[in-house]
Parts: sequence; C-alpha cells; structure tokens
Amino acid sequence: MATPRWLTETEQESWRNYILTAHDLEMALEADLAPHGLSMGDYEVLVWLSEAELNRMRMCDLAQSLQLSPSGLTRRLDGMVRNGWVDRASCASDRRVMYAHLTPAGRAKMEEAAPTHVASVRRHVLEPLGPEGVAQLGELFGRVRDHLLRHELTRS
Amino acid sequence: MATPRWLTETEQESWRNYILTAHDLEMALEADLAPHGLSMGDYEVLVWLSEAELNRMRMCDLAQSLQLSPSGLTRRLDGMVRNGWVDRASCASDRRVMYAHLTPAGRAKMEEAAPTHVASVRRHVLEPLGPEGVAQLGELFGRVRDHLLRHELTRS
DNA sequence: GAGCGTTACTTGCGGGTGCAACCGATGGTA
DNA sequence: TACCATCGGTTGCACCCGCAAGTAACGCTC
Repeated sequence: MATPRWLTETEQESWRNYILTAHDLEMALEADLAPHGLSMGDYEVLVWLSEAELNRMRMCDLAQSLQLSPSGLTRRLDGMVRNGWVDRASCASDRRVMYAHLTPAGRAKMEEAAPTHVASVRRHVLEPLGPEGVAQLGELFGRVRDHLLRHELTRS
Repeated sequence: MATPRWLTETEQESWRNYILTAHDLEMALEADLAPHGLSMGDYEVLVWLSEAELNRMRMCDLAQSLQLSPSGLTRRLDGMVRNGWVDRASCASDRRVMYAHLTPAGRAKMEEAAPTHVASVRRHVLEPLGPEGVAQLGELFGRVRDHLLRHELTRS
C-alpha cells in the first residue's frame, strides 16, 4: 500500500481502501465507456464543450477545466479532431486563441455515450453508497479540496 | 466535469468534488515526494518490499500488489535497479521466477522518504478530515470496493 | 518422456502526458 | 513608434504504461 506503519490501524486501512478503490474505480468507468470508442478523457472534453456557450471553449480554459497541461490538451484534441468530434476555430479578436468546437458528430457521440457513463457512475458509486453516502463523499472531498486550494494559495 | 445533468444536483456536486480532488491530491502527494527523487510508484515498491519476508517479492505478486501490469513493473524496476534501490534475484526452485529484492540503499531511501510521505498524507488528507472523517472515508470506499469486486467476480 | 496448456517475465510497439523551448500575437510603456 | 514582458498554442523530447507477442520454465497427462 501507499503508507507504512506510522499511521493508526484505522488510518492505514482507510487510506489503503481509498488508494486501491480509486484505481479500480477508474478502470471500471473506463471499461464501461470503451465500447463507445471513448476514453474518460475524451468524454470529459465532449461534456465540457457541450455545456459551453456556442459549444466552444478556448484551449487554455478547456485545459484548466480538464486539469490538463496545454500540450496534453493539444494532443488530445488532435485525436478528437481526427475522429470528427471537434474542430478548431481561430478567434477573430485575438489571433493567439484557438477555440475547440464541438461538431454535430461530437454532440451525437456524447449523447450516445452519456447514458452509459451516467449508468456506470450510478452503478459503481452512487448505488453502493446510497444518498447519504454520496453526500458524505462530497462533503469529505470538498473539505480536502478546500484545504488543498488554500494551501496552494498560501504557497505563492 | 465528468458527468452531465442526469444526476441530482447533490450527486453531481459530490462526484465532481471527488474527481477534481482525487487528481489534485495525487499531484500534491507526488510533489511532496519529488525532492527525494521518488515517484509515488517508486515509493510504493520500496514499502511493499520492505514489509515483505526477506525483503523480496516475486514479480507477479508485486505487480498485483501495485495494481500494475507485468510489463509496467518490469520497466519500473529497471529504473529502481539503475538507482541501486532494488536488485533482481532468480529463484532456485522455479527458474521462471524473478525476485525483486530491496537493497540496503533502497531501505535507506525508503526510511528517508517515509516520514515525508506520511506527513504529506496526514497534512493533505487525515488532518482536514479528522478522525471520524477518515473512518467515513474508509467505510465509503470499502463499500465501493466490495461492490466492484463482487461485480468483477460475477462477470467471470 | 513426449506433448501441451499454463505460468512468469521481458521486449516491441503505440498511446497518453508533462516540461521546456519555441513562435506568433497582444498590450502596456517609454 | 519601438520595445518588451506576457500570453496562447504547438512541437520535440522523454517518461510511464498496457497490450500483444515472444521466450523459457513448469507440471500434468498420456
């Protein structure tokens, strides 16, 4: 596991449960999405663009939303453009900017895959946790997240 | 985020919190370990071997413990052997088997890094959650894990 | 003891990602 | 207007990883 014995038994076991499960969970979600020819990464691009105004986002904003490096996003879009789900459009007012834009085919792909993915999340996570478990999950990770962000800010 | 609007507001937010935080958390732990010249992956190898009998494990067992593919482990060990933290030893009774064996230097490196990592986990996770939060975390992911494993078994 | 399915590990290959370097564009300042 | 720090994006490079194929060894069966 990830940590030696300087932790309580309980801490040890909780942390271990988290580490192992997070990995397996990711694999399960990925596997459920695979039949659609999508990775979770691709899927998240589709979702973000589909919810964005005019179905498009600036590369840098999208990269931040996806927690991806600029180069990482460039490469991921390369693939999605090749598949016809996204196209690139330059910006008239700022010629540095490149928009990632969802195509009709991309929207179709997303609407095809979304029910699968939602069902996957529901089956693997929401259902076993139950409503109050889901609320706890959000609360716990919200606390960790706040702590992380605060820590990050005080660093600079 | 990872999921469209077929989820409750609460579900949506909880899931989102989890996805975003899990990523940031991993980065934070990785960053804390980096000054020692270790990735989390390397560190976990050191921990597993240090807790194993005779400070060694069969490659296949170690791969399973680390949730890594055989080839992935081979490559990771390559690097750690190059750094002198691990060496390979073949097995007398079964010549297919290769042991990964922790060297004294590897143990030293692990003992050097462990306090850092434990402090990191404590600061980023255990402290913001508090004792009862940690227990909840373990309980929730234990439930998800049980569900995943059961599902996996019924598949075969 | 010959054959064969299985196991353990490694290697070739391709995909995904981050970092650093680069280029063009922008906006503020002298 | 000229300069320059900064920003947005892409490319070169290196690393990590999984899958498939290959090799060697094991062990069961006939």
